[in-house]
Amino acid sequence: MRMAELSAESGVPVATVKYYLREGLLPPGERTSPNQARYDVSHVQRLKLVRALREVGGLSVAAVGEVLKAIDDSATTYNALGVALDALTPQPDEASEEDRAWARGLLAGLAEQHGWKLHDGDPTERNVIDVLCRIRDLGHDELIVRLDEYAALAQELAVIDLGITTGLPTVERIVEAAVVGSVLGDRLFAGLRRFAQEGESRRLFQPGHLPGTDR
Amino acid sequence: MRMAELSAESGVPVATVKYYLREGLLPPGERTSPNQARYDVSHVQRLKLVRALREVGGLSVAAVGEVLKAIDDSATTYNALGVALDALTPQPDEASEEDRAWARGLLAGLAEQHGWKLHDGDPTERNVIDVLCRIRDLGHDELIVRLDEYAALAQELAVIDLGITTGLPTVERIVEAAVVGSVLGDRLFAGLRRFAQEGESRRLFQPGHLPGTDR
DNA sequence: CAATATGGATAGTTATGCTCTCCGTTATGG
DNA sequence: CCATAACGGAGAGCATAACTATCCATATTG
Repeated sequence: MRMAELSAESGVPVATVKYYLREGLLPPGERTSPNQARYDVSHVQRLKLVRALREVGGLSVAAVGEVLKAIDDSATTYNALGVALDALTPQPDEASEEDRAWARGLLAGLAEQHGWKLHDGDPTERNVIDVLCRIRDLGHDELIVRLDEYAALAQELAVIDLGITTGLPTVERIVEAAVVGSVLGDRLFAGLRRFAQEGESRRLFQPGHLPGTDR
Repeated sequence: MRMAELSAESGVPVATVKYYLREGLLPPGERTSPNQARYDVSHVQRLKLVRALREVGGLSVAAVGEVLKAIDDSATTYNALGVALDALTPQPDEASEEDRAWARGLLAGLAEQHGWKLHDGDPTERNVIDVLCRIRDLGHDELIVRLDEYAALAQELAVIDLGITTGLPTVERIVEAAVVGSVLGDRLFAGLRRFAQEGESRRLFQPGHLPGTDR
């Protein structure tokens, strides 16, 4: 398979494929002569993954690069899954130390309850702490009151998530499934949540379904 | 309160506040003379919301504008909640009609099971369909097998979400809570999910907790 | 062997989200 | 009352990200 076919197969413009090659998001094809190369299905697959992470997951090209590196290293370095997940987590700027301490306390309670483990400086932890501070700063404490209910559901979800990965053949495949499950899975779940919210909203506020006024 | 204080209070640079004013993200202050204005706490609040939607929610300035418009209109137009949620949903480009039909079928099944209602062309629906197509195209059908389990949890989450909004005083406040709950709530929940995944992962793969190798 | 495609490098383009500079007006402290 | 600082508003400028387009010296192919 050469450039034109790779492009057609993946739906990515030739110029963009070249750009991704330059950025190291796509491994170079196998050279057949000093300045010609051949690509295969793994390149098509990789391109689709790149586009999915970018367009659905909203990751930057740089972040996609880190995630892919983690996936590729996973063949040798066990549990690159954590590295991959780290690259997914944005790093917003910090709230006041006081607020952060409050949020950290909340989180510690949840962690103990569910058997999670906190690591200081862990991007996931920083991220959750920051979101909690933001919500409080916005004056929407009513969300935080329900935090433990959210945590319980997150725990249930995670059990499903992990159930999915067991049963996959290779470590590489497990890590990729974890990444896809995290990035696209978050989007998917958020979408389902929105549907369910609409349904619940109708159930609560419009028992006599007035046509045309729903949603 | 004048510009400098508004900026200090909200943590947003003066130049940026002016920019948001120009873009209509922030209503103009009350004029005290032809070219002077006064701001109040509602402006501080609004600025914090804008920054939260942008930095945590990852919304573009334009999307934030639409969401805010919907919140403001909610005082008069009932159920602008749907409009607000629509503005949150990105619109990626389409998969093949064939794939979309398959995804739509899946979704219809879930909807019937949970009493959700589908509207053709609804952005939420389009979005979920697109994500399903992407996952399938990536060859990660193992995620889709668990779709109904995800849906069931999404339904439980939505019940909690809606429970939160009932009990709030004004319609405007309900809509804002719904927006914050959706945008920041998605992030929060995704973070909790990640924690839980790490915990489960440790539980499954490292029953004898080898120190230093976790995550 | 002529037309077309390829790989690789470099430069250009577009969109977004600010940030900077002016400038005439307005507050304000001495 | 006046010097000085701050303000509001408009426009230009800037940085980054993610492509996209152009060249051109080889390769491939009908």
